[in-house]
Amino acid sequence: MKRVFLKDIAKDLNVSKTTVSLVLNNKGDENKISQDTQQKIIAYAKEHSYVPNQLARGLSRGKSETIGLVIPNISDIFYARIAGFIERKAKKLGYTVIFSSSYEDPKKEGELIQSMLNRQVDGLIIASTQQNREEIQSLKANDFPFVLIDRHYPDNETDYVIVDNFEGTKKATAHLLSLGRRKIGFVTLKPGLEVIRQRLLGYQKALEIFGIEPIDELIHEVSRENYEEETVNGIKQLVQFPNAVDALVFATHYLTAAGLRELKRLNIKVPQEVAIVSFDELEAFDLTDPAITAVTQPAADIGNVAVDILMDKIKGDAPLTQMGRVLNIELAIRRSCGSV
Amino acid sequence: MKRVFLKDIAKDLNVSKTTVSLVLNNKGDENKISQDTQQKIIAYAKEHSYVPNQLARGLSRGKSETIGLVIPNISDIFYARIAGFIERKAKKLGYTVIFSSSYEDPKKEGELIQSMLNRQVDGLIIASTQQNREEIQSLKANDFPFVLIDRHYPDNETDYVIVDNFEGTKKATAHLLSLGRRKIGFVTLKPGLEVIRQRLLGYQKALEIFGIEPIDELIHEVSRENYEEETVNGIKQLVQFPNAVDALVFATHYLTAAGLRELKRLNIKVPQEVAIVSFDELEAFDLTDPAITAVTQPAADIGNVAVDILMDKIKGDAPLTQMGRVLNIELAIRRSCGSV
DNA sequence: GTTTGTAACTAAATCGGTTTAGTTAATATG
DNA sequence: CATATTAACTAAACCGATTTAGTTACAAAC
Repeated sequence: MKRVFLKDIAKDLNVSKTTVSLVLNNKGDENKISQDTQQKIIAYAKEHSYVPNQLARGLSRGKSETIGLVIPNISDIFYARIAGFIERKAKKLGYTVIFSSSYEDPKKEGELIQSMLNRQVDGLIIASTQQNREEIQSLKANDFPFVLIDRHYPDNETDYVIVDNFEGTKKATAHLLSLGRRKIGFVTLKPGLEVIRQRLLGYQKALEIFGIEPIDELIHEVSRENYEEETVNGIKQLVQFPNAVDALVFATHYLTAAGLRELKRLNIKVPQEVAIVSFDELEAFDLTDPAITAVTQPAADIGNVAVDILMDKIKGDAPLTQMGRVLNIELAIRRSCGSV
Repeated sequence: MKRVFLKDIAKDLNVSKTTVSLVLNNKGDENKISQDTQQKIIAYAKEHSYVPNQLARGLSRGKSETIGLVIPNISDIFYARIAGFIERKAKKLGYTVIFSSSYEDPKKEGELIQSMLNRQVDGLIIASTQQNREEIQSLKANDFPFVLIDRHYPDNETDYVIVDNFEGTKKATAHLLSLGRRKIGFVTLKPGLEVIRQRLLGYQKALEIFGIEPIDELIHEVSRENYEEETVNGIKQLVQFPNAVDALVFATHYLTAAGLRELKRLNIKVPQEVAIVSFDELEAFDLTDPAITAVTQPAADIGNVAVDILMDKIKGDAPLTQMGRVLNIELAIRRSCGSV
């Protein structure tokens, strides 16, 4: 079962490599290769199950039919789900996906992007650390096809597909407020990501709408590296504070899990004593005790729309304007907010 | 910021492409390139941030510094976690990972493997549908480096890294039995995967050890495509059966989630009326009501060991014998089995 | 009977590297 | 002084495709 190459086919059939290449790329007709010859070549190729070497093809065509996916962490179920949708759609269009996780390290992200460019990816989908403005800017300056997902650079004009983070926490917080909660804490990540800022702003906006005076101490920020311990400490403080919270909004799923874990350990009744709401969710959040009310993100849409836009860019028939898509989020209301 | 190529460096420094290539590949000394020249080249390369085109390099070297990962589904948290570890380790060793999900379709899996070979991956890590014996056999016959993970072909001699599925359910079931449960149901997938068969055997073995007569009706098999509905129906039957179950073992995490959902809907008390144990878990299984006792899989080890073995194979210094690694699983005991 | 047109091909350059097999000039050896 | 050795490089082939710019042979047009 020896592998056959273009050369072999050409030699065996007494035609040139050019002819074989043209025929196998469906350019036989437009190049007036006789039906006879075409049949011969196609039959031979099928019989010997010829498949072109993608590296050679990529090198000579200057493209690779590959798209690069740069995300913070493939093991995060949120990105894993998006990756799944991206992969499926890309595959359908004949593209392979190579992926890399940046683990929120801007330097690493930059290297990953470079490394993907060296591999001649035809386009990139990036959930950026939001600290690589220059890298992104340079992609844009070079007219390289890319789409940002989940996180974008608000003041850079690029294509992006994000969700409405502001609305998400605003809606979640407002829901708690409308149920009568008044001391609402916010457990979030240390600033740095625009998405996180938006979630904070949404939380604050809801308070404002309800005429609640914001209290700085009710906002607890943890570092990503040590979030479990810091969330535990945060919860301990928030429930003890002179005016202890009667509700908590968590800025992302793993903070929610860590927070709920601690609330249980402290024997604090959720939602009776403290109601909670999560931005984004884990797969079993409908099974937890209590089931957790969560802002749900449309992973399928994020992935599919991103690929759509990217393909437009790659094919070159994208509109000249940059496209920003802000997808709606929804609030899945469950028991943890105390309304059901 | 124009990209520079070997050619450019050579021209600008008045040396040959060969010299540049040798120096930048750290073969300057062994090829007696003068320190002077080496410095010049390295400096120039750094200044113009030269990076080799990986396609060209791959084409000419016959390898691509890429490994292919074929898994059932990247959106499944179990595989997503493994993928994360594989990626991290591979990256550390200078390899990029391309991945594809087979969605348990053997034909698709075959195509994915072929497509990866065309992309000249240096090696493959495959969590197979276990219905591609020939494909795998042919990889082996061609001495192509690959490692099977999670699922292997028991009677093919290949390298693999799996967990002890049999022990997993045996241990889980035995735990329920030791707590006095006697009517233990098993909710699993329709046969096809060896791992699933092993889990069934483990369940049956535990019954046998405890001298319990197995009852066929207590084993409920669902199809992957329609597992939610079929699990719901299964649960309904199992709790009604002339001798209703007092415990359930679930063969995989999503069946557990679906099952627990239905048990709650039916207002069946877990673990009082029905205790449950899960093979594999979701991230919030310690937060569910009740927290779910689960057989936990060592995703990190699976990923790391697989990459280790694969690298040995790729580098060619692997032992001639095939290496099978069966990793231990552990039982995380939580409230759903009624022991705590 | 020369020119034009066209059908059916092909030689050779190219993509950007790696690598083999030398070459050249200077130095060491007998 | 002829020969061998070595340091320091390089020309050119090669990897396996794609693609540009032809070529050849024959028929049609003027």
